[in-house]
Amino acid sequence: MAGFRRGRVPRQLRRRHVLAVATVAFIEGGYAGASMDAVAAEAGVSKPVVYDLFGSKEQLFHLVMAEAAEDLAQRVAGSVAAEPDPERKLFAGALAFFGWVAERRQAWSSLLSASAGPESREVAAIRARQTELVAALLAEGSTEVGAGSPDPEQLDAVVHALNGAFEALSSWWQDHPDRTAEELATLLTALVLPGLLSLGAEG
Amino acid sequence: MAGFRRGRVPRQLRRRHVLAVATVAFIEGGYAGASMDAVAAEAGVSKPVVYDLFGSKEQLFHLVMAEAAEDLAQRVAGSVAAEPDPERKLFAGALAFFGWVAERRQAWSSLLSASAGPESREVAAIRARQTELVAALLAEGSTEVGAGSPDPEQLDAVVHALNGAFEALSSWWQDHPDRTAEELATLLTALVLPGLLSLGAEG
DNA sequence: CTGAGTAACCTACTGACGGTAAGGTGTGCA
DNA sequence: TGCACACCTTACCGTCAGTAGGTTACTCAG
Repeated sequence: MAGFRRGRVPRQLRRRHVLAVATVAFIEGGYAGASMDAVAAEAGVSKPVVYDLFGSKEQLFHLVMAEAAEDLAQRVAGSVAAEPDPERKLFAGALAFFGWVAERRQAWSSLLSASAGPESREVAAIRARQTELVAALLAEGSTEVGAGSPDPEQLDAVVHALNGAFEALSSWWQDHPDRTAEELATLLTALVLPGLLSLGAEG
Repeated sequence: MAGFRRGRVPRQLRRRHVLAVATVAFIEGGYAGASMDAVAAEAGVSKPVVYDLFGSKEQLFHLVMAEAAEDLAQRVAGSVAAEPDPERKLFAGALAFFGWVAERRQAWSSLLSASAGPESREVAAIRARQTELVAALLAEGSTEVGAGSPDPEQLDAVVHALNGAFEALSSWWQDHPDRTAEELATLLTALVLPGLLSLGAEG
């Protein structure tokens, strides 16, 4: 993997390598716990190289987060699309979400629970990606249930609340690893599905 | 207020003063944004005094968070206790929560959304305080609805999910200040009440 | 082959941070 | 008076994000 850790290397190659190293560092230590010195050293490169490639710690973190967000969003979207009715969509989406988290427990806690300081903007971005997806699904589900398109701002609020519930439950999962993704998905579905249906039925 | 900013002062007085200064600093800049040098300077004291009084930045932050957590918990508990049936309790609790947040918008975003690095333990503590309260209310509500005491671990999970929804909605509120606390409380109640009732009915 | 231009890279620094060592100073009490 | 302790200070350490300025190796025209 690291045959090119020393000496001259094309920019794009170096970039990919450093990004991979940084991803591991952020996963292991979170934003604050990862140091640019350590990333540079681990990548076999001096610090200004990292700054030339990525600009700042924040931007580097943003790239890592964006990759993760895209991965998660695609996975959830795929699972949801495979189901016919809204109820099954919700459960399938929840299951896909918790499945993704299960494969990345450490990554999840280190990355997603990082909301302080300058990196909060980046976490907000991954959240926004997820929000966008859920909003589209909810709007679709709402029209299927029979109501017209709902108040978009209220929809936005509901989506944020849902995201918060998902994230919090994932966080809780860290301390209760005996539970399965199915259990969590079932629980969350039971908690919010009735409310979502009644909200959708009104407007 | 600050007549004793210089010179010899009894320990407890100095402690209260520095704590007040630190609270403002953390509210304005969050955990990472507040520096111990700045707190010491603002309090008219040298840095080792702050460390002698509070031990570390983390512990100082913990004190500030604990005060806020206690305040919030008491406010919510009071509002909930004043209502008779579970449905009204939930709405009253939600309203009290958002009312508290409304009075401290800046504090909320700076303090509660700080979950990265070493201070995450302290945020978890304030969250735990709130969790404990909600769990007690839910358990009580569940027995009132007719079911026996529910699975405690499942209850814990539900409470965490609820807390996450509350926090996320508060965060969303920062960007949509035109909404009222009543609207948010109504929305969140509508979203989770049906699910809570059906979950409680099963056990 | 040679020299210019440039992409890749380094050493060595700055300023700010959390935290600490070691010592000075006012006050109460024998 | 002098001892003891609580209070407070200056001056430092190691680590961090980020940068200034210079050096090396590849490329390509002549």
